[in-house]
This record gives sequence, C-alpha cells and structure tokens, in this order.
Amino acid sequence: MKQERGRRAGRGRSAVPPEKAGARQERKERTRQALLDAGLELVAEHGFAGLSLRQITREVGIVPTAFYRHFRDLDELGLKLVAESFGTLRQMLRAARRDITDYGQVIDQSVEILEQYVSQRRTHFQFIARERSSGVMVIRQAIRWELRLFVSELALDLSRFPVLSEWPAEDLQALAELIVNSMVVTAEGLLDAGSERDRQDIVESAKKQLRMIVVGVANWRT
Amino acid sequence: MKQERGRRAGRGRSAVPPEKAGARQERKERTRQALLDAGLELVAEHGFAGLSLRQITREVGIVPTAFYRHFRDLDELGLKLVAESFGTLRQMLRAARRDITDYGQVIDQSVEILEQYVSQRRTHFQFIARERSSGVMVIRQAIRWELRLFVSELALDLSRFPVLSEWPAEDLQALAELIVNSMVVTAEGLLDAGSERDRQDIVESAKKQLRMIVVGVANWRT
DNA sequence: TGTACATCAGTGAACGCGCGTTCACTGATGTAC
DNA sequence: TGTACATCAGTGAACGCGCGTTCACTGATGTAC
Repeated sequence: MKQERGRRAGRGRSAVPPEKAGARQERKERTRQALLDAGLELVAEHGFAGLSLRQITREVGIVPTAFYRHFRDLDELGLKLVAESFGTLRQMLRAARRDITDYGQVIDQSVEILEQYVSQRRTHFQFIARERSSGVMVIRQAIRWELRLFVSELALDLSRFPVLSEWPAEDLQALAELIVNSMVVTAEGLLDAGSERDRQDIVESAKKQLRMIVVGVANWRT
Repeated sequence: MKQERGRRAGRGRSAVPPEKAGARQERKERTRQALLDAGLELVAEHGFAGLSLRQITREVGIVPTAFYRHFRDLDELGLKLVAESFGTLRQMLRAARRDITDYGQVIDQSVEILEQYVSQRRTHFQFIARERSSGVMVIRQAIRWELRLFVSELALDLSRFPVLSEWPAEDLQALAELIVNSMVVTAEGLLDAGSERDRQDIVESAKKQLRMIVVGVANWRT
C-alpha cells in the first residue's frame, strides 16, 4: 500500500526518490492511484464521513498539502472511487453475460459470480454498500445515480431471456430492481460474514430468494 | 425541538428554569428525550459518524458537559436511538397485523402502511436505513441484530397465511428476508423521493415487486 | 410549618488533539537552444 | 553533448477551528427532623 517513497519522507531534503528512471507524469499517476487505494481502504474501515485527508496522505507517505496536487478535495476523490467501484460492477455484469450460457443454472452461476467478485474486489463492494445510504450527500447521490443506470443495464440483459422478451418495460425495470436489491443485500451479508458457515447460509438464502423471484416471473401476467 | 430552557441559557447564573412545578426527575427525563430527539434529527442530516456531542447539546440548549449526566458517550445515545427506531418498526408490524384482514389486498395495504409510517416517523426510518451499513461498528451491529429479529418476527406472521402454513422454516425465513429487504429499499426510496411523482413510482414499483414475490410463493415447491 | 443538610442537573473554564487549508519553498525532471 | 531556464510534485511551518473530556463549581430541588 505505502510507496517506498513514504519510508524515506522526512529523512533527506526531498521525498522524491533518487532513481532517475520514469517520467514525472508516471510517478504522479502512481501517487494518485495510491491516494485512491488508501482512500478506499480507509472508507472500508471508518466510512467516507470518517475519512480524513491527513490520514490518507499519511498512509501513502506524502505530506498532507501534496494531496491538493491530485484532487481538489475529499469529495473529488470520493467521486472517483464511485466511478472505480461501478467499473468493477460492470465488469461483473460482463462476466455474467459471458459465462452464463446454460439457462437452467442461471441462478447458481449468478450467485457464484457475485460471490467471487465480492471476495476479489471486496473494497469496491464495501464502498458502494456503505455509502449508498451515507450522510455525505454528493457521494450518496452519485451512487444512487449509478445504481439506477446499473438496474437499467440489467433490465436490458433480462429482456434477452425468452420468457421475458414480451414483458413491458415497467415490469422489466421492477424485476431488475428487485434482483439488484437482493444482490446488494447479499453482497453486504457476504462482506460481514464472520465464518464459512455464515457465508454458505447467505449464499443459500440468496439462491432461494432468486428462485422464488424466478418462479414468480415464470407465472407472471402483468 | 429546543426546550424553553435553551433560550434562557447564558442569561442568568443558572440555566434551570424558575418555575417551581415538576419533579427534578421529570425535568431530567425531558432533557434526556430532547438529546435523543436532537441526535435523531442531526443523524438524518449528517449521519451518525458526522454527529458531535457539542452540536447536540447546542441544539438542546445545554452546555456540552451536561451531556454526561445522561449518556456515557455518543455510542450510548446511538444505541438508544436504535431501540427507539425499532420500536416504531414493531409498531408498524402490529398495525399491519391489526389492519390487514382482507388477504386479497394484503400487498396494497402493506405498502400503504409502510408509506404512512415512513412519512410519519421519517427520522426513525432514516436512521435505520442510513446506519445499517454505516462505518460505526457498534451501531451497525446493533441494527443488524435487530433487523434479524425483525425478519424472524415477520416469518412467524407469514406462517399464519394458509398458503404458507406448511412451508419449512428455512423457506419462510428466506421469504421474510426478501420482503424486509424490499421494504427497507422502498423506505429509502420514499425518504429520498423529490416529488409526488417519484413517490408514486416507488410505491407502484414496490407493489409490483411484492406481487412478483407473492406469485412466486403461490407456485413454490421447496 | 420551618430549618439544616444532601443531592445532582447544569455551568464554564481549560486542556490537548487532529483537522483542512494557506503559503512560500525546493530540487529533480523536462525542454529549448 | 552542454548549458540555462521552466515546470511542478512534494515540503514544512503556520493558522484557526471544533472537537471530546476533566474538573471544581452553583444553586434549585428533595429529604430528614
């Protein structure tokens, strides 16, 4: 997490590493990403409202004032984290489109993909789950907006299923919302799961819930 | 929100109001409730993590140090707010048990009761929705725990429906979870709704989703 | 009913702390000739 | 290839601010006689 530069800070006159190689721009980009990573990590611990600029720069190993070379303020960093996190969500949706071929196993496979992504990109899911309802207005609104887009994208995917191809847009939207909400709650559960047993219970419950929804869908008349 | 005492603070030597009537205990209780109310109000604005003891006491009109006469720290006040908020949720569940008699209208009536409670006890719902996923561990855990209890209570209610009386406990639990999650998300939506139009869309979508779930339930085989 | 003492909710001064932000700076990297 | 100047990521001192918490206090209310 910390850059090697960090350990050197405060020793010599300058914190810039002596190695000649690498463009200035590249190093700036590396620092910027380190700030984003540290921010994400700290949000997972204390929530965005509990985040401090000094804490982030301390983690990265630069002086607090250097933060302003990369972001106007904490909110700007937060919005970048929103974008980054939804990038991961979309990646997951693409993986689902790609990997789910057998419609008979669509539920099990969906939940497994979710499980895999939650464990691999833990902090992104944590960020969205936490800040979706947080007290920091600008972040909350950005997440709500992205989530609405995400629901629409899923609704489009769903319309490709034979059973759903004739459904009115409203119904598809409501269904996609129901699924996304269940997925978000499942992800939150997985993030908080204390044991392997917890994890399996949550996965089983999520599958059961999706199955109920699918049974509802199969028998639905608008 | 402010007690009349508040406006007098800082004028005379003592902030205690001159009126003789009322036991000391009663006045203490009034201050305590004023602290809880002010806390709830401020959480709705900035989230619990953005709450400050000084802000609360300023709102109530007492000096910061007097806070300690009522609560050990902010967390203790927060936990009281969790209890208070779930009191409202249980009251709503009782209202549903009492008022829903026609099973044909169970969905419309449930959503209407939710709508009514959300608008009447706005801050309690806001508190639960916000802090359920917040970065403040002790509050988050308390809410999770209460929410799990609440799901079990609903599962018990559901088991009284003829269609569900033969369901295994696991399935009932999963169904109750699905319903509670949808309700929580619906409540969050209602809290954020900007216009009457928004509100109606959310209500319609919630009803549609519950109907899908009910159709699923009617055709369910474990 | 009156008096002497105990209780305790609220006071106000004081503290040390971490915060975000400003500012003039430094020195390695980049560029023009 | 060498020199002179520009750029700019990171520095470090300084600021004012609101915070939680401590402490000894005050004076209205409560109680015992």
